[in-house]
Amino acid sequence: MLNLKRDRSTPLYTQLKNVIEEKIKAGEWEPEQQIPSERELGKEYAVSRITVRQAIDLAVNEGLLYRTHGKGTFVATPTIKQELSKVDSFQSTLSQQGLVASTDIVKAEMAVTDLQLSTLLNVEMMDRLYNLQLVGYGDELPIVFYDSFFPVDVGEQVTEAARKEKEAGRPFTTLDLYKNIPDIAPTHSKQTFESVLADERIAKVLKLDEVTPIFKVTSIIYMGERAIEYRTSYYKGDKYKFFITRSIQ
Amino acid sequence: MLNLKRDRSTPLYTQLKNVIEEKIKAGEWEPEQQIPSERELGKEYAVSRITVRQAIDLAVNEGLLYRTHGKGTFVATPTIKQELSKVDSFQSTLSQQGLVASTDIVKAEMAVTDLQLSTLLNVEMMDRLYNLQLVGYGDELPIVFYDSFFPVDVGEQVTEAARKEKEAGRPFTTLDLYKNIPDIAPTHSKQTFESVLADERIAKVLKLDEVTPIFKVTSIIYMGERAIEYRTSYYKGDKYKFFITRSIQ
DNA sequence: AAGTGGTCTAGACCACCGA
DNA sequence: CGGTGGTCTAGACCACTTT
Repeated sequence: MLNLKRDRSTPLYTQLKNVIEEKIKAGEWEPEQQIPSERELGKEYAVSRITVRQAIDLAVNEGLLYRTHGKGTFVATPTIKQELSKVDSFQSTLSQQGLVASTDIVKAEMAVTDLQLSTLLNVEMMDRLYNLQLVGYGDELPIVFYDSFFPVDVGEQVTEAARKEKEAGRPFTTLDLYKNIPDIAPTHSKQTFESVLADERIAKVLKLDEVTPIFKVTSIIYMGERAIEYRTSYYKGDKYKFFITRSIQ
Repeated sequence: MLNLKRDRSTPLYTQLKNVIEEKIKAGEWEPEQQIPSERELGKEYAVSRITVRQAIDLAVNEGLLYRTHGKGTFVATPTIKQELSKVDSFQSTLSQQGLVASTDIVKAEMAVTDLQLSTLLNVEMMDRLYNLQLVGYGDELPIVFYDSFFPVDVGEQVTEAARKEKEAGRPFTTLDLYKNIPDIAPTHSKQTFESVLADERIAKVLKLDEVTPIFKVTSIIYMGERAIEYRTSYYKGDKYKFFITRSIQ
């Protein structure tokens, strides 16, 4: 009964968690039903009890199961917790490649500097800026539009990296691109979040027919004291959630 | 250097997590600073590496630390919490914009427990929940609607505190109220942010005539391991922005 | 090469639950 | 009492990062 393979790319406990998830989704294990004990599962799938516990930890964290000391582990009735854990993680949006299945380059060109931007990015008005526009797709549907401005030296490198990633068929955001540019290492960002309605331009890019709420995120990305990117991102509100954990003082 | 006691009531890893938390709060370990490796901590506190990992798992889950494979474990930047907690302090946000803030209690009553909520807040289905609904105003105009659910013991104390604040004419959110309840000290929260359109209920509460984008924030507020509040907040999108600073790894 | 976190094992004792 | 999850140990090897 050992369906699990020792494969370095996906850990055993993740594989086991997926098995558990499948059983629940297939209805083989029904809500409130007790599942086999940790020791039994370990024997069945030929893994140690600690590995089973890690798998169950994951499933509990996702709201699929719950444990009761001395009684056993049970299938949870679908909960809010589950809903929350499926939400895109803030981190993954910013740094991992996450759920965006593909990325398109809409525009990559020099742009005229306006006063606000030139002040912000600390370039001369005579200098030009680089404008990079990307669209992120999930399941073939556009879900996010990025509109970024850079100082020219940064913009050219980022665009070159973008073309390479695009050619390789990998999805990316500008943050991912920075990883491929040795000289440029963003340190922090400042962001504002707003809820707005799509205007005509955004509706066109994101292929929206009707009135749709949009998540507008304005980011300034810094390398130390220097602002290296000004970005406005528009996320389809019904497709995207942000998730954070924070401590309270 | 072994401050930890083998005490059956509080596990070693919880004790160690508390030690870590203290060091961070005392400033002994500063933001972005690397903390000792798992093996070092194990040696220092005379516990196994797995126990250290469990402690760090807890701290990571609460947003105190983050790990990077091959590099180490680091103290998370508290800027996220600071900027965002300003957001939650209703009065300061509004007064910065020159608006006069006030809060109204819409509803404060026992509610029937639904399965999702009871699982989340870890109460029995037979128990009841407490539902508190608040509206925040800026210059007499409603800008935000809070819909919170608590276990009864928490809910009653929060509601009492709310009535006192209301009587004193001070604006408040539930986070402000916790400060006035000695027994209840939230440690962290998990939140999702989405952009939605106002439904009929929200439109009525926030007095909206037309299609309006709404900022919907879902929060679960924890005291340690225990969830003490489930809150959905609806902010008028054209009146509210959220701001954060975050570091990039 | 050395150090880090990530995964995994085999075994142990405990506290809680139900028969 | 036996079975369950909860905690804990002392190792081991891996993948990743930095020196």
